[in-house]
Amino acid sequence: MDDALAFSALVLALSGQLVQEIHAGVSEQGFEDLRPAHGFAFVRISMGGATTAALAEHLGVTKQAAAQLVEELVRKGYVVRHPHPHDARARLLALTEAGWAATRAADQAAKAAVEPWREALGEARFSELVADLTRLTPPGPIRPAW
Amino acid sequence: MDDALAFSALVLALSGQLVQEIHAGVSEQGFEDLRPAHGFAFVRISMGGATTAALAEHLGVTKQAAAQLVEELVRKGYVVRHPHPHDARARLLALTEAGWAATRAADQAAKAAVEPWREALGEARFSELVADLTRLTPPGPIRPAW
DNA sequence: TCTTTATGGACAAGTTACTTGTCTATAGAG
DNA sequence: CTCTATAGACAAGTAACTTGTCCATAAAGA
Repeated sequence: MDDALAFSALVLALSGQLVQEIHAGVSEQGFEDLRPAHGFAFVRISMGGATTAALAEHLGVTKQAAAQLVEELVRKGYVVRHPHPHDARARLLALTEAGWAATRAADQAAKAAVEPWREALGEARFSELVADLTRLTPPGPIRPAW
Repeated sequence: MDDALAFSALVLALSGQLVQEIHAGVSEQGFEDLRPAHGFAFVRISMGGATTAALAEHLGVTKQAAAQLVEELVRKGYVVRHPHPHDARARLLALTEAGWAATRAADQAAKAAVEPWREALGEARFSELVADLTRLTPPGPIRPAW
């Protein structure tokens, strides 16, 4: 195996294509003020119990960067900040209805982007692929940039 | 299939991890002044016949961005610009010995990053995975950022 | 040939998504 | 009831891009 780099390039090209397709799908559904990185934030916020600091850790960026991102999402109406019930310093983040709508749009776009893969591979092979990737992927922050 | 987004997240997390591991491996071998994006440039330049404009198309960025990247790589001693034999406007890009050494380091790091996957999946499943990814990945620019 | 349009690349300035650094208020540990 | 850690705000700096403009050369059409 002396084409590890080629294999890596395959994975990276695939993920790049995936990001672009999802982003394009979300934009087409009217969410033109969202960038791919926002989607990763939505994932964490929709899980519940997210503070800005927790979001920063999930995204693998500094607190300040996460705070700027949250400020932008609040300004655009996708996120609201609630007071934290047990910590007067912290603010709990939550999605607005617009935020949930954008999340649904992203899921739909992801489905559309992945569908050709399912058809190309067949149901069985695709399931194996998903299982393999699940085994391979370690827990950790999802870094939206490199 | 209502977890297309989760599947997408898997692929993205995997590729992010891959990029970080390769970058870390390359840094440890002494190439601390290279970023992941440079690797994608090396891939195109090592293919031969690359001009700055061709590199820009390969990376999916503007000519100016590619020119800045090339300027940086030349300054750091990884790339040289030769006059183009048939076009007085263009300059042919080529890797220096340092450039080739960095490419070999990246390949070695990629091998190390991928090895655990081979072990976890077994040779047969891994080969299937590579074959599947090859079928799924369309030709196109490798975009180092989103 | 001679004009017209397209392309490779340089130069300059602007934008954006981050970073580091510093500060206040509150929380939790001893 | 101090002492240290953490959530977040505020400010400034930075790096990797972008848009805009220009020149020299190439390629295409009259």
